[in-house]
Amino acid sequence: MTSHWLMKSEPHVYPWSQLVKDGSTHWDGVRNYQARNIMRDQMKVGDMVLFYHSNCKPPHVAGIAKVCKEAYPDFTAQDPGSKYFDPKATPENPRWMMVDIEPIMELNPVTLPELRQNGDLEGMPLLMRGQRLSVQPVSAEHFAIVCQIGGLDSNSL
DNA sequence: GCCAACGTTGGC
DNA sequence: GCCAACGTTGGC
Repeated sequence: MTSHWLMKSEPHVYPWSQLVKDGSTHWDGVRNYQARNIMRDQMKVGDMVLFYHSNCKPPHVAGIAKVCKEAYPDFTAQDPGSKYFDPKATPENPRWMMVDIEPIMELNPVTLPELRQNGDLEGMPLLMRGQRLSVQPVSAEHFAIVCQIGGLDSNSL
């Protein structure tokens, strides 16, 4: 059984269009234990991902991606030249993990106000007060609704 | 640019 | 192990 997730990216850092260009990407730079644990323990190849653009106007879901590689050490944590460098990360204890994702389908942007306005999305973690996790779970039902708003029948995926 | 919410750090 | 100080996220 595949699971569904939402991953946040700031479009000026790594936009959906770049993921399409790259064909796939390693999701480096997550430095939050809860988000790391989700990637490390729960995300499986084939899981579906809502690719969310945060910190822009308006914030929105930009497309559908898929997990194409399961968790492995985030090497940027061990690279002193990286802005994600963490001196506590070592080869023996890499501390931070990442997964790879690949783009599946672009959506008509589904904005945050649209999401908030849809009563069937009540309880979606993204919409909860104070929610900041950059990797978070999405129910199959909510995933399907977001796809539908974005003009995609998720059954066709 | 403001600030609420939340996570992390480090002194004790 | 408590908690104050600080840093970050991210919507507005």
